Amino acid sequence: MGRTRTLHAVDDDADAGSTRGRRDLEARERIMASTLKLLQERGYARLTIEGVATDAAVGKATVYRSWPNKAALVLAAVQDRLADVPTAPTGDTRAELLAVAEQAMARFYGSGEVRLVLPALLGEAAREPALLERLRTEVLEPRNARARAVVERAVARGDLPADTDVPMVLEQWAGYMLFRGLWHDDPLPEGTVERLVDATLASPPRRAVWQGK
Amino acid sequence: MGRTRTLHAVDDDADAGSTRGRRDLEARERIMASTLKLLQERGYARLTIEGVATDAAVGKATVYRSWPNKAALVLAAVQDRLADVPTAPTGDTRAELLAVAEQAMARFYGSGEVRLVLPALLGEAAREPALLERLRTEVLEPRNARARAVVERAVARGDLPADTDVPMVLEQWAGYMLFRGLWHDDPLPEGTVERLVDATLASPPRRAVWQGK
DNA sequence: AGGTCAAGACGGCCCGTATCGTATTGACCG
DNA sequence: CGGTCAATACGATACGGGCCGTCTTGACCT
Repeated sequence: MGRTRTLHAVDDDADAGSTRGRRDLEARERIMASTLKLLQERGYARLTIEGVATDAAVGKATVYRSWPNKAALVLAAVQDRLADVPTAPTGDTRAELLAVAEQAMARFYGSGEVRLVLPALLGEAAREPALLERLRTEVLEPRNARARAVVERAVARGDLPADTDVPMVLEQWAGYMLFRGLWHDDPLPEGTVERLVDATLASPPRRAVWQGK
Repeated sequence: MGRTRTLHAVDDDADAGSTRGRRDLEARERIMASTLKLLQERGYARLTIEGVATDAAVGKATVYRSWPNKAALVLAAVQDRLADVPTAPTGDTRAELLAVAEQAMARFYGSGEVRLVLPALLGEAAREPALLERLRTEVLEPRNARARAVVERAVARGDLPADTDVPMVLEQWAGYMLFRGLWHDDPLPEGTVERLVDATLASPPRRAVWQGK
């Protein structure tokens, strides 16, 4: 608040002369930051585009120019914060699986409280095919593909049965973390990741035999 | 639409004389029905109390008299539809576990599309302690307790290890079903319940040894 | 008469669009 | 090279409309 930036009053611009042609990028940064900030303060339901615009010292039209609605805006803001580091093949299957699961947990429970935002987005997406498609192809699927590669490596090594249902393994892990995060408000108990991975290693869900789908 | 019920215009009331003094009960029924109907048509985000009142041919004040906000209204409506049949002890552990998981799946994927509403409610509840409390104590916990009893029976019989983490088993099942239902829009593949149960029977998650919490 | 209800008026917040004046920019021109 | 100019993106703000949650009204019921 109090961000009384009269017009473009270039008061704090030590870099005004250096970074040229950037106007829109600066605005984008401020919008993303305000979105994440208000998302944390008020949650998805109470987040308002008008509020974001005001907080970012930006006209509403500037927000609507880049994102058609709240869901798209939040999607973009969240995506910026979801690091995804590929897991290198070290030869140690359990360590690799732990790294994958650990990273997923960090995404859900790390800064930004993604665990609270993602369900809201997914729920809304159920009635908005375009949003669902973007969520899948831009956010979930790339990360899922990298995780899948790790599990498939474990299968290839023989550390998991050949008929392991790889997508189901990941959906079980993610589903547990996400649901647990909604159901209880405390963080996951220590050792959770290990127990998920070890249970999978001991007996992963198998593909149904009579149906490849 | 077209529900032009002018005032109390008791036009189609063959039973007008019989059901007297039951005005409020009738209204409650109509409100619940309209809520579920509009929930299915428009989804949680686009559901409107004003819309429910109109559809139920009821004044807005009548809705607000019983439920303080949209979340509470939807909670009540959904709760009405979540049957919960206790699973009788038959001695056949696998059959009992299948029954529990099957019932959970029916709740999420059966009529009413609870799988799309529940995440929205849980997400909203994260910022509204009172709602979260009601959700837990009135909706989730009773059903969870009955399911827990079945799994604990299996442990007592020795069909599952003594250090089985019973709550985690159920959260894994529920988490998978719920998350899977958001992520994909097709129904769960056939045999899913069997695979979940069998994976658990083969190697359930164990309690952490160094921490009872 | 007193109580209950549907209808709907009310001020307020937010939506998504449109308009306005300004500042920056890159192309064109003298 | 330096100056001009049409485009463009911006912040601000007005606008009609929808829904919120509260409050008033008047018909109906007992």
